[in-house]
Amino acid sequence: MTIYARFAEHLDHALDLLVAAGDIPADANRSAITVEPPRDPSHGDLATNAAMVLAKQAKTSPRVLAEKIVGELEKLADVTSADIAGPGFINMRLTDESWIAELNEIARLGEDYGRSDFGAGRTVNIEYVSANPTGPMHMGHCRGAVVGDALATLLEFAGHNVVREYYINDAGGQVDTLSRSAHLRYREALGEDIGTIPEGLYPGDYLIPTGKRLAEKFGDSYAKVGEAEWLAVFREEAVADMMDMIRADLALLGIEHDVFASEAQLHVAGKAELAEAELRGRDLVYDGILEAPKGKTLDDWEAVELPLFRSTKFGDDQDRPIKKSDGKWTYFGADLAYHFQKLENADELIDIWGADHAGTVKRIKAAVAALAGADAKFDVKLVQMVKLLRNGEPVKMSKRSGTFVTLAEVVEEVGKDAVRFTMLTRKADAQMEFDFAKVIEASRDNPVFYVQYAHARIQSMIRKAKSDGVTPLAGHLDKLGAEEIALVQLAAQFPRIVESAASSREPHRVAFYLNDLSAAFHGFYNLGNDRPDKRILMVNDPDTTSARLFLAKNLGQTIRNGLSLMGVKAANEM
RNA sequence: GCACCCGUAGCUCAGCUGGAUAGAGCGUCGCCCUCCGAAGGCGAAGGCCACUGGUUCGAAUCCAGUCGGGUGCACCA
Repeated sequence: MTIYARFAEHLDHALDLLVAAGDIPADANRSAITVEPPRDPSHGDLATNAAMVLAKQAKTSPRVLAEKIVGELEKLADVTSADIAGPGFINMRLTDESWIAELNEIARLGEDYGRSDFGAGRTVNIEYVSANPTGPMHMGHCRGAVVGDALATLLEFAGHNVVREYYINDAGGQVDTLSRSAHLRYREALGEDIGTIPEGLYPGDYLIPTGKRLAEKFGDSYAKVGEAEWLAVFREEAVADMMDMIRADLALLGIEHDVFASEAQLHVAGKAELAEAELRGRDLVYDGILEAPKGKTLDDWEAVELPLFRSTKFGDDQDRPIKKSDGKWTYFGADLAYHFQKLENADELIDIWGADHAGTVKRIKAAVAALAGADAKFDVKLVQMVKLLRNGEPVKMSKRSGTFVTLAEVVEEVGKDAVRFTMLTRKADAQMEFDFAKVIEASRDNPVFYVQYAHARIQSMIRKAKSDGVTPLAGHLDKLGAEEIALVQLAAQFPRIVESAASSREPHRVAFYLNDLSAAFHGFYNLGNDRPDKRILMVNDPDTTSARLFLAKNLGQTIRNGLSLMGVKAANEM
């Protein structure tokens, strides 16, 4: 149990005593009470707002109540002082021994330090990437992929049962286009001169191998026949190839999904019809006429009757069609059924979407609320655009000419770990810049380097000490001074960071924390530049060296645990 | 026109779900390299948290409105 959790219990116990004494009503709501490190360390080691939260319920003033709480807390052996400050905060200072106990706890837990049962085993389905199976992954997909994957790992570490899912959009018009593009490459592979790729088909070279493969598999049996003969066959073959390619791209980032759900399969199983029938029965789907889009002039607009979902009942601006005028399902119609299907096997859903899909969030939330009830746990996390820069200059990209930057190219140039870490150095709902030069720069202002450097430096020192016959041991931890205890206190926050990052679905908090922790370690290390008595490795004092190494080793462990949540490998040397 | 995201130091960004005197890096300025790893270190200056109201013990944080920037707005995916 971490020190914060332990003190939450101590506090709870103290409050129970006050309840028994009649100072606090027994049914007082304690949910807003926190035990956390004060922002300003000079205030103490731990602070609680309990008196302020409970004052009104106890019909007294915060300071009066605080004095009673302090009276109980002061009895604890770990507490050296408890004072009332400001509007009614209670600040506590703890003995060094209690922090040393925390350091030993980190060592004991090792790789599991920070892991919790916060999620209580709830199953969370997290859908991310879900790029259209029409070509390789490009940079536009990258951030969502990393954020989704890191969030999945984070939730797992925080005690959730996580399903990583990819939704394959293999049923819409764009996969017919893919099929036609593949057919053209197939004819090319059979020796035909196809000239330039016509407008409207995918021009990329990545379909050439698919064309060759299909030529080998089918010979010329589909070369001269009508589209109806081959469209479905080629679609399935080409989608399979594209998904292999996408899986390979994702593997470069260390990303692997548990479930690949196919939109086409969803339709085969009749899920969309089921959802429609259910919603029609409750008058949430009706046949109506869509309003013309506002703020835009469309030449070919005409009013058509379509089956519409009453998303306006759930806060959307407009009811949304679930089928097109040709009778096929819209993307939304399928997506609605898909989310309903996902909820069958999960307590909670999270979708990671690009910000360009922000406009469709309301309708899908409406659909989930309609099908699964308003209390269904469903969250859409939007990931904002990434601007690619090279030495401060925007990288020109054009999808049409096929000159977009692929994910594979970026990973090859800067490496998996730098890509992943950098993508997590900004909160997801803020736009970010990705400058090739900066993410590989070896300097203080590049957190990727700075954190790795801290870990490598720790490993290096342990190696050096070992060659001198000194190893990190817990035997002389009483040699640790105030600076070292401050590092323990920072490391002690890791479990809180994990929990808050998980519950707010913000994996970037781990990255910022690691940067802070690394800065604190580097700062401690640098103390030794001017003060030889503060060096970690002190030849004439093996006991102190051993104790400081033990601290350093466990800071390294904490950094490593944090990096592993981000899917980044900790470097042992630079 | 509408919806969503953003607005915090000169620049790039954090800010622990409402707490105490708002933080970091870069840049600027001043010191410091015979020293465990100087691809640096120490310190200083720098703020109307876009603006205006509201909610309460307490607001950068929540609510409403205004202004600025970004994204999206077809039966596409």
